[in-house]
Amino acid sequence: MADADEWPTGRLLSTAARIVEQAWTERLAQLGLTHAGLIALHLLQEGPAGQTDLARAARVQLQTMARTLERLERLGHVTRQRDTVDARRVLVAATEAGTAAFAAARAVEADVFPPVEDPESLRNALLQIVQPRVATTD
Amino acid sequence: MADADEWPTGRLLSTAARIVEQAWTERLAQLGLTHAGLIALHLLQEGPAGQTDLARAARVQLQTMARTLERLERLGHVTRQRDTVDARRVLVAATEAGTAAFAAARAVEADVFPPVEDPESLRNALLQIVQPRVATTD
DNA sequence: CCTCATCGCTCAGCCTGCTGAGTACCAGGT
DNA sequence: ACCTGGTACTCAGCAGGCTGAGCGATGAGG
Repeated sequence: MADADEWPTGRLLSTAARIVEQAWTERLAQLGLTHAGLIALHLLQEGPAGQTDLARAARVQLQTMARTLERLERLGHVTRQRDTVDARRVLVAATEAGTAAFAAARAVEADVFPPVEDPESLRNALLQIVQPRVATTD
Repeated sequence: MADADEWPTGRLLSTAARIVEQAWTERLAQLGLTHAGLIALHLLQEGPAGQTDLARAARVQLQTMARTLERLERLGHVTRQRDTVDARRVLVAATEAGTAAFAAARAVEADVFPPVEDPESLRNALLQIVQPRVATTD
């Protein structure tokens, strides 16, 4: 039972995710980034956005995204300012430093993910888990 | 880019893991258990063990496992007591309540994992990510 | 028998998820 | 003009990952 191949698939999935995330974390730390911050920065490459939009796109709660953005702001990777036309919104934009950090991270993206036999079918299976949520969340 | 099928595989993996974990969390909360606690309880079905052993079997850090066990103890699912022959070790054992809770959780295990086309090939891919770690960690 | 490296564990602290509760703002209906 | 509902966000708090530092117990070597 202590052997991984006896584990239920859900546990296997979480563990695999942690392992991959961990590998990323080590690389990103050197760039002053985190796993979560990278996603936000990625989304911001298409232009400024509100926190709620970013949270929805990243599939996390608004509160989680807000905290991540707060960190990114503290580190100078993004700016956050109240929207002038709708004072409820906070407009988030990547700074030059943020964009540069993202580009650097992007460059090492490929060699972090461990090799698997059939990457396409793995992606496919994962999409079957993730996709349904998109429909019900919208 | 906001669409999941554009995402890098690593991000897909983390997101899928979170979704599945979340589904579990909802069910487990009703049994007074958590995702992490369930794993510990599972491992303890084979008898009492030290915290380091449990951590290694669950592929988490000792500190993480210790905190999880502390919670389980607080809730009455396990007991923790100093080993009499090696006073460094803490022997952890499942209580009756813990074993009962585990059995209840086990029963709903199957219907939580979302359906995918080819579960076996997904397991296989995940094992390719998880397994290498076992060899290098031992 | 004593010393010292190693082992098992605790404490402190950070980041990412989540929930629940509360605040400020916008917009629509009366 | 005024509620009223919904939207965007903040604050507080919990659980689970991780790292780094420190401490007592063990056990092997001199």
